[in-house]
Amino acid sequence: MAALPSGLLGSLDPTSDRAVFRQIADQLREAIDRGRFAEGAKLPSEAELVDHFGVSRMTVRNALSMLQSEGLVSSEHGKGVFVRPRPPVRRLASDRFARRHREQGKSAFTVEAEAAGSRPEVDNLEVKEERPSADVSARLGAPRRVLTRRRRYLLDGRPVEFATSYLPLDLARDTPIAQPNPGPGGIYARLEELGHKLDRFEEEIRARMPSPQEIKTLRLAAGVPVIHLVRTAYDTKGRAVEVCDTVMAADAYVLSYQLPAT
Amino acid sequence: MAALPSGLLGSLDPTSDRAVFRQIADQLREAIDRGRFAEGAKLPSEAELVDHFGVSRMTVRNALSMLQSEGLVSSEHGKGVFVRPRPPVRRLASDRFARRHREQGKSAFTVEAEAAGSRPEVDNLEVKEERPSADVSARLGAPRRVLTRRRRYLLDGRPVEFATSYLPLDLARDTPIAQPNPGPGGIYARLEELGHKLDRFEEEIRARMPSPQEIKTLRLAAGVPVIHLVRTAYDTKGRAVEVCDTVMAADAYVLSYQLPAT
DNA sequence: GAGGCATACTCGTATAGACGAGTGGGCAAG
DNA sequence: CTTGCCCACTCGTCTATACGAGTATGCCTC
Repeated sequence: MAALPSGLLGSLDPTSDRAVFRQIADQLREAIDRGRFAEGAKLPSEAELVDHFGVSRMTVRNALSMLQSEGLVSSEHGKGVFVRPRPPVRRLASDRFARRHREQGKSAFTVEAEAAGSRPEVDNLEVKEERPSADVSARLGAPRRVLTRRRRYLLDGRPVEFATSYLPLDLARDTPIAQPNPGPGGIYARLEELGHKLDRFEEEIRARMPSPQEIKTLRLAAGVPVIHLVRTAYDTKGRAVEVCDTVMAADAYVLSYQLPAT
Repeated sequence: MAALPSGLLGSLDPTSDRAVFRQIADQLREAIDRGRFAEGAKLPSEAELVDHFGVSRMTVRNALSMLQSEGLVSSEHGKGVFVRPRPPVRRLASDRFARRHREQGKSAFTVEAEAAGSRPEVDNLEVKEERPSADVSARLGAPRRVLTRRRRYLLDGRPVEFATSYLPLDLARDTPIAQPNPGPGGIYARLEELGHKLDRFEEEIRARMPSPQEIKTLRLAAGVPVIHLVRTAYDTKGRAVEVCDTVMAADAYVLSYQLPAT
């Protein structure tokens, strides 16, 4: 067991009333913040920290699990504990649904990802007819049944977003919208062709910790929240024609909105 | 030690390869989701769970800490572990800075909170002149110095938001903006009086886990992320006249935006 | 040289025990 | 009746130990 490089970490203050595991977490956090451990770098192993601080392993693990739930580090079984690298972020601009972005054959996600130099993928595509949940039903004006389109988006093999669109069935049945691939410009282009000229979108944004299911689907590390975005699309008659429910890995996104000062 | 009410929780599957503490967490999570433990209700004590499942206390604590970092429960020293109640949410609409909301004497926060039946407070007000951080400097067009206005917002005694405004010093010095209370309509009204007619806002939204400092300032429970919002205000000449950096308790907010379909 | 195995290192899971500290209720003394 | 103390119950912190399971490396065999 190699000793820790001296100077990297200090020692404990036994007179402090701050719990030992908190002191250890503090020191590691500060070392990371100061760049003494770079992004992706491996922290000292649990055994090394046990030796260095002269505490039991559970105390060290307690400190590490604290940093983990802060999203600062992540552990890999058999390898070690690593400073969590900040993944490239995807910037969502508020004009991303503007008609001018809807011309080309590819989906908005694909075009934008390729422009940013990433390899986009869409997966788990699923189109079904269902009874709407209470929330979706209220937003869509209480249709009896809805068409749901689920899909997962990945960048360079990493899942970043999981989305479900809901459309009133009377509007979408037997149209290209009910096809797995709705064609160039996506379902918004198809909606307009069907006479539902889009007028405005409303987006609601929440942030929270992911459910176990979401952790699996988005392969989230500990300490990564999700952004939950619900978008409702209205046509010019004021009818809600689509609700899109999206759960995004929060470490992969920045949302950007332009607001007029009116 | 009273036995657990039977039927509330099941037993473990020793043949499963799912870790025991995960099975315990699963059962508790499901019981909470099904409403067997209501919001604010007390879970069985650690000792009761130890007896019920026949495991050691650390295993039970491991399960509970999992639920805690999911934001499902929170523990109170000396009292027990409780299902975390969902606090009332504050809805931020995208027209909240519209001029028509700027007429009255009170701040937007105060008016809106009272309308929602909450008791608003603003605290830790601090006005200073500083050198801008690299990020703020870039957004404001590299001013040498900035006026910073910090404040914390509370609803019914609970901190929900911590905000810092940055304004170019040449623009704000010796104006009402540099006063603790800038007067009716807030600093946006004052900016317009000074000839900086506001044209548009840009908002950038991220979500992440809070730093230890933010946990203290916002008195956040474990498993509650923060929403980090950075707003830049531009006047009609295209100049950035204010950057407002806001950190919000994610469990207290829903952001809502209206987007034209253009 | 290629493949496979042993081994040492990593973190993951679990046990058993000890003491500290915050909370609340009951009981006893005034 | 009120005050104050004690005690039981709660979670918080920490130690010591054990074994399992994933990973990487180097050596040995073929």
